[in-house]
Amino acid sequence: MSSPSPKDVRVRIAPSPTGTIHLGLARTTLFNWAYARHHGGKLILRIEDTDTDRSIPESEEQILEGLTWLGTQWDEGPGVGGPHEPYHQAQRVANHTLAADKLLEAGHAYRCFCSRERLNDLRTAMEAKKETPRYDRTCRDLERAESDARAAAGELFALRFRVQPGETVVNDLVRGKVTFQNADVDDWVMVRQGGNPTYNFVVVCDDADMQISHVFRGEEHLVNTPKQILLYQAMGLEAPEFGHLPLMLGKDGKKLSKRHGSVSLALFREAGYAKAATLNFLARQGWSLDGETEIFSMERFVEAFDICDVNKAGSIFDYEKFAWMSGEYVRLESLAELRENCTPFLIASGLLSAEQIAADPARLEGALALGQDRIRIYSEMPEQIAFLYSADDAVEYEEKAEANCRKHANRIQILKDYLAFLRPALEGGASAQDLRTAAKAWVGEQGLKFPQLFQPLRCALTGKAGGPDMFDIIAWLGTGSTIRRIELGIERLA
RNA sequence: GGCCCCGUCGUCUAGUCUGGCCUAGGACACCAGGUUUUCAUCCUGGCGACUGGGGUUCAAAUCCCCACGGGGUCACCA
Repeated sequence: MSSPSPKDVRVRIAPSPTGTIHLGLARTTLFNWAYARHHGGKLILRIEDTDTDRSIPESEEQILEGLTWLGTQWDEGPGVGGPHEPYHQAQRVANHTLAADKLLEAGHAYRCFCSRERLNDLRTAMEAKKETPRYDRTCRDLERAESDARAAAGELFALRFRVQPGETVVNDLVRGKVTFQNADVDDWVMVRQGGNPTYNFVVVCDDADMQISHVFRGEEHLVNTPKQILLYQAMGLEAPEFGHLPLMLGKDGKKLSKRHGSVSLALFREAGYAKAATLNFLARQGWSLDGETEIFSMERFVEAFDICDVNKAGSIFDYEKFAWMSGEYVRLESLAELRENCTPFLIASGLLSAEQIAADPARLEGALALGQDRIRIYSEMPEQIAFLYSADDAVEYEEKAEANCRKHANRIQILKDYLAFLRPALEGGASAQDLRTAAKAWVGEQGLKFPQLFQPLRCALTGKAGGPDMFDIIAWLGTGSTIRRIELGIERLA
């Protein structure tokens, strides 16, 4: 179990509104959320919109909607408010400016009058010499009076952090002690020319203001951490605890990104992965319950989750296993749940209209029951049950199904004979089980093998080579459709 | 290239902190059987890993060192 923190647990997620929810953000959110819930703490959502050029207006809306769908409800942030408003970074610039002034005053920051052009040249030159590009600290030792005068004269400047010699240790809850030499830390820009603060600066200001106790984020941020710790120290504040989550990787072992295909949470929703499976699978990225149990609820996850148990190594995202897990959850659903989850896909596919579904939900559930074991994601349901809803005279015969029938020379006679045998039973209201038993007995009496009857029968009724139990299908289709389809089969398979 | 992180089956992982119970367990995928009228589900079995090398120790996947491999990051992006 985690050592209980002396202060209240307050974790946060800080997405920038530059797109939709990436799988990485979803996992980071889930872990933060679980940690907060486990410790009775709070999850704060803060929108990192300092880069006005890259921010996309609809993006925030999509992020909020996506997180709401996931069910990782935040306790403070956009939509719910909280004691540390505003929760948009861009609206907190007054605080940032104040903090920047203090840092400048105290000598922890200095004005840099270097032009973008000079900086670019510098970087190119250093790269050419195969050195790590970094600021050469030209303005670091400018006299304060000169600096003030040039600023007063209207000269443009950025504000840089003055990194002092020494070393900085990150006590990472996932990775243990990580030590950085301050000599390797650049005098990074805190405030851009023009007054816009940068990420590394505002993230510290805001985390401090919002009394964030633990920062759990992707490993790509590990190298930023010394900068941030140094800043906390300069501001005379205690830094939060850090925990850097292992990266989620693509097939090639590199950080999951757009070029790997589906990395947007929305895409998986649209494809119809079960939500509970999505949560469950995300929880298994870099964490496991006990090494045995794959399927577990969020309640169990929250109960068992501890940041110390998170893996250090990155994990390749296994789409195949994700689909398997979705199937596991699909099979666990009640028919009412399945109907609700499949409805959008049935409508989108054009198989059924909302009106048709509303008119007879029980009938639909009967159809869904036939498909439940055969799909992994909801979007597969329409094609799975389409044959049930097709017009009797428009059942599409798959090539393989028809070929199976044509192997049996006497298929037509068998179908005719069986129809004659079936008709009275059907009209007498026999159950699926009765029909099944009777059919098997009939096949024996006729001296036939099962495929001789069942392959032509399946083709006539469904047009497919495989599928649900024949007699469940007959029961669902009803007497009229069943007879009609067999009659048509007798013609079409001749 | 500098700095930092990581390294158990093809993949996700248990085991590593607290060395022995590990001839390394589970899951996905794959293969083979079983069940079924068929497909799927389900059940059984199989395949399959401690990156390498040195130490320390009675004993190392577990501790130490080195090598190798992979990744992250080096912006007035976040």
